[in-house]
Amino acid sequence: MFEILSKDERSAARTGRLTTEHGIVETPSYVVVGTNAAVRCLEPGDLPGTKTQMVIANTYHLWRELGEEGLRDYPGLHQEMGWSGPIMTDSGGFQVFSLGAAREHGAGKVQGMESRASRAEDAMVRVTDAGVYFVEGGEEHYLDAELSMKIQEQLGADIIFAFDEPSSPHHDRDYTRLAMERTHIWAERSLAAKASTQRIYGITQGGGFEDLRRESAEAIGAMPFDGFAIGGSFGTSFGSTETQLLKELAWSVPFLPEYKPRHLLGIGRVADLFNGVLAGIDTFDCVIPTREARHGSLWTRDGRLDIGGKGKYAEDGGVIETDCGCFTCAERGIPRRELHAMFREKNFEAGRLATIHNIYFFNDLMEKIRGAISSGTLADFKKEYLKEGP
RNA sequence: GUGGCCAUGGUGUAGUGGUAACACUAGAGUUUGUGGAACUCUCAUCACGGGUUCGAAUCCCGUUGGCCACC
Repeated sequence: MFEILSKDERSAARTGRLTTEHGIVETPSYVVVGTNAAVRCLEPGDLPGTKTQMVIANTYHLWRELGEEGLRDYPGLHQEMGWSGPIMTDSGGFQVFSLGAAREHGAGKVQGMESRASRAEDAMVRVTDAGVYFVEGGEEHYLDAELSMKIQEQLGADIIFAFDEPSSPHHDRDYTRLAMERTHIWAERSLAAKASTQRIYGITQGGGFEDLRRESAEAIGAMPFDGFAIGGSFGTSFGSTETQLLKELAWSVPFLPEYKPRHLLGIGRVADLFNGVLAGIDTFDCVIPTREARHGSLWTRDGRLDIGGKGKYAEDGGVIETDCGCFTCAERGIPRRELHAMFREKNFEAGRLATIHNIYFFNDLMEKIRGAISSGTLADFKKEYLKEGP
């Protein structure tokens, strides 16, 4: 299923080939997020041409949206999305955090979470050793490892994830251990419950604690998963730090089997991708390219441009990025001023054109990183790209 | 010419004695296993000159500019 093609001599970086029933993924690779079985803003047929290799959808959100009946008759993600390439589904574990601890800590502990907390005050999460109760609008919905497996089979992705409990950066050591141990048990239950031939990744936890990270990587790494994912890392979000992410990778990845694929859940900004690859990560998924695109932020070689928001772009006749090969830049040649005006008019086409560009940008960056690893120039490429000093 | 009304940030407005508020605009930020969003910060010697008062965008006088009515 996974073959390592080349290794960087000076780091844990490697290029590889991940083979799925719906095609091959050259790694390291970015996985585009399509939570509700669609990449937001895109139309069917937009994805090919963005250098996208794999898409990830979400078990929790689709479960809530489709219901039991909708899932029973579900034709499968590939058909629903109009995407014939590889697909992953997240297990719903992250929603234990995003609808639970993230909001509770948002009451005052986690910086920048106020708006999130106030947005969904009616949602609550109660975690037990058996599973998780999600309360929404007065109704209670129970999800556990066995049900997550069943739903993920009905959704039909090529790669599925074990059900886990991510801990918050603000959980103390005792709770982080508790969540980690629960995650390990749920991992075994996920493996036991899976009845399909889908590939399944286990998820490691351990929060910000070195010994727990290692313990989790060793425990999950010893289980017969097809691949592994690092969970519960947050970059600079949720009150965490980039340094923390680097540490957590260093405390986890070396203790996973070398010959199996490794996924970093929920991360990637540009610097994170370089750091993750150097630490031995093969695939990443993140909402940044798509979310920021529909909010008017466009990624280029020179960083993020707020084309939808800043008035100076009203007069800018250039394309988003001069030598970009994406549909928006190369084929349509949309000037920045036109895209700016479309965002101002709240024209949804702006979100589509921006999303296409951003996805292409991140996929193209990963392609360049693969090339740098193969040619043994990753460190130099990173230095040059991030404009780091010697 | 006479009388009345008005003058507050880039724009439009609020504020009728206690050291300026709101919206848009502009600038700077926030976004990491989705939120087609939401926020944060910055930008005004209150037309000008006097006066009253402990204290004036606010009250009084004058100047300038604008609007309306009348001759």
